[in-house]
Amino acid sequence: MKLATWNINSLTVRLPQVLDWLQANPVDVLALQELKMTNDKFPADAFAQAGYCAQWFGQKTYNGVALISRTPAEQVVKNIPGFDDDMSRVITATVDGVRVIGAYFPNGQAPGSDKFEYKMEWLKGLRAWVKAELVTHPNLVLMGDYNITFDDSDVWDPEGMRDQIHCTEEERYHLRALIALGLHDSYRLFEQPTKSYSWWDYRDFAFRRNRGLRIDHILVSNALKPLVTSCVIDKQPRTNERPSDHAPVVVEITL
DNA sequence: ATGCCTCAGCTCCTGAGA
Repeated sequence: MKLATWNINSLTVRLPQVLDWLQANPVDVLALQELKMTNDKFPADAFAQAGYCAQWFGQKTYNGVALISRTPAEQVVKNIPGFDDDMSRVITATVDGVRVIGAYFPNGQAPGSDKFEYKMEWLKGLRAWVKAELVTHPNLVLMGDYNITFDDSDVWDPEGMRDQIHCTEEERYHLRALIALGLHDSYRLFEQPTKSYSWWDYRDFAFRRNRGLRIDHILVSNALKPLVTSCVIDKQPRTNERPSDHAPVVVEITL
């Protein structure tokens, strides 16, 4: 089973690239973030023609998440039960016996800002949700755009970005708290190239200079950890014309 | 440079992203 996550920064703009990528990379589940479209605009027919089912949770202008899957997704839950939120950031479903949570974590803007406080509250809500889901679903994958780096190895300029957004101790505390629930960063289960990132700023030729951050993650539960056989970041779509600023991350699990 | 790109929208500027 292959699962992937990709922040596509507008599905309206990127749909052809997503379909091309799925054809070249026929994963079983693809979690998308930043659809930036209302529910009525979601191109379900295009995915169906490509042989994929879809569950989506859109929003006007911002956010929006979807789960694209070969087999139908079941027990679908949108956003975090018990956490009141007017943004569409989380979609959860069971696919082929695996509980899959696709999430678009808040950006946070800057430490001390209202948006940073919202990010902290959202992270607490997400942790409670994941903790509850793990009780009934030992086979669980939490993937998406986390907007948080684990440590300096995920940052192109650790000194310059110290305590900046995506790199603060408060954000990393919450990321470690997710890990402490019994989850594992599938990317670091394997030897990886140094300076591996999943996002590069559109400005200043950041991709060409490899000035990036690793902020898109696939966390797997204790039960799945021994079954993970690979995890890679696919930089190819970032070389497309009009690319997303994020690259897909792909994990393979032998169920 | 409180900017540089990119995208959406009450679109010819602004807010947000990260």
